Amino acid sequence: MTQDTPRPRRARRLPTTEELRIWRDFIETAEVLRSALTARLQSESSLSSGDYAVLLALSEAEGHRMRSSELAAHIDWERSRLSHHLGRMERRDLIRREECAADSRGAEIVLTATGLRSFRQSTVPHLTAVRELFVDALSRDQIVAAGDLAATLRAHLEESGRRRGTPSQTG
Amino acid sequence: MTQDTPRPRRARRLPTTEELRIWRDFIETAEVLRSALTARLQSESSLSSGDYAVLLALSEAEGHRMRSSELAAHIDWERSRLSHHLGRMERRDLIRREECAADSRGAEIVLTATGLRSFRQSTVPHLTAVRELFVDALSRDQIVAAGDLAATLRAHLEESGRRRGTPSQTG
DNA sequence: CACGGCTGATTGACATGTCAATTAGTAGCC
DNA sequence: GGCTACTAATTGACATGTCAATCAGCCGTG
Repeated sequence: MTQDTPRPRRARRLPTTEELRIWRDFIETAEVLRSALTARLQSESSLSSGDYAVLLALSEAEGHRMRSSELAAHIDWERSRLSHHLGRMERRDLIRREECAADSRGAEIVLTATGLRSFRQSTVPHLTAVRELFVDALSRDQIVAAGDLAATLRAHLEESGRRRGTPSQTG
Repeated sequence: MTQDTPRPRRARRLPTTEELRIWRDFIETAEVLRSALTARLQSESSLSSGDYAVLLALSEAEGHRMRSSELAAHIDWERSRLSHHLGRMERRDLIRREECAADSRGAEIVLTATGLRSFRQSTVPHLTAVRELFVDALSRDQIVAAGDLAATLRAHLEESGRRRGTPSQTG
């Protein structure tokens, strides 16, 4: 480990053909998975995966309500994305916005009865879809490997993110 | 390897908490990766990954041109998606549409000089980003595991897609 | 208390995706 | 030729995302 091979001057290597193929397979497969899941959620409950994430968070929150910014942090969305999405969900009566007593700039997002019902109805189909599309496809070892990959990639991203541009943002 | 235990007849189990966590990590990590790559492509070359996929296919095609439907099949996009995207790319002078001699319903998509130049300029940054975000993060074994996962998931998806989506025989 | 800066949330403009409907041309068949 | 069915591609309506700008209310400081 101590033999310090001089790092190739500058120009570090580009991915090999195989690495590139694996990258593409990997990223495209994830997208196909996501869209398959989305399609099933949609057809079985008229909820998108965005809706699902929001409803899940709210259903677990105290009083089925949450400050908008907390919610954004919890599900790791940009605030404007959340704001747009909440607008659409409010139109469908899945959530409601209320003024926040503590800070009148703020908004509290409240799960409606309709929203709760939709969420409950979608839970089992959603989990079933995850099992069928992901869990059932893989061996135990592969599932562990998937978790390992995700963690490694995430750690690397955060690491290099810190080195490159955005030192603060972690959420 | 696969000892086939008889599968429990009905009500198959839902994912465990851990499986669910891994699923979320996996799918979210893929999304974060994709958006990080997109951001880098964008800032370094003003191309989106969609643009890149289209330009790559065209740059490898005979005469830098391709029938629209061939292109869609090649990069595995829905045709309407491609059509919309080509519209945006045409406005930016990256590609051009020409009438097709053989079949006048058809369109031939032609890479413009601007498009080729943009593509060439983005290649190295793009590959570098793939290396930095993906290849550098992982060990050799992990890369192999990623390829394996992708292939397994894809195969499973196609398999179950055949069972669900495509009515083979007995609708 | 007034001011300037920060924070919470929304908005507008636009890119990207999906689905269903439409337009236009090809081809088989009588 | 004329009818019908099929195919190529585009279009429109809308959902979803990002970025930058904006609006409004909080708060520390003089």
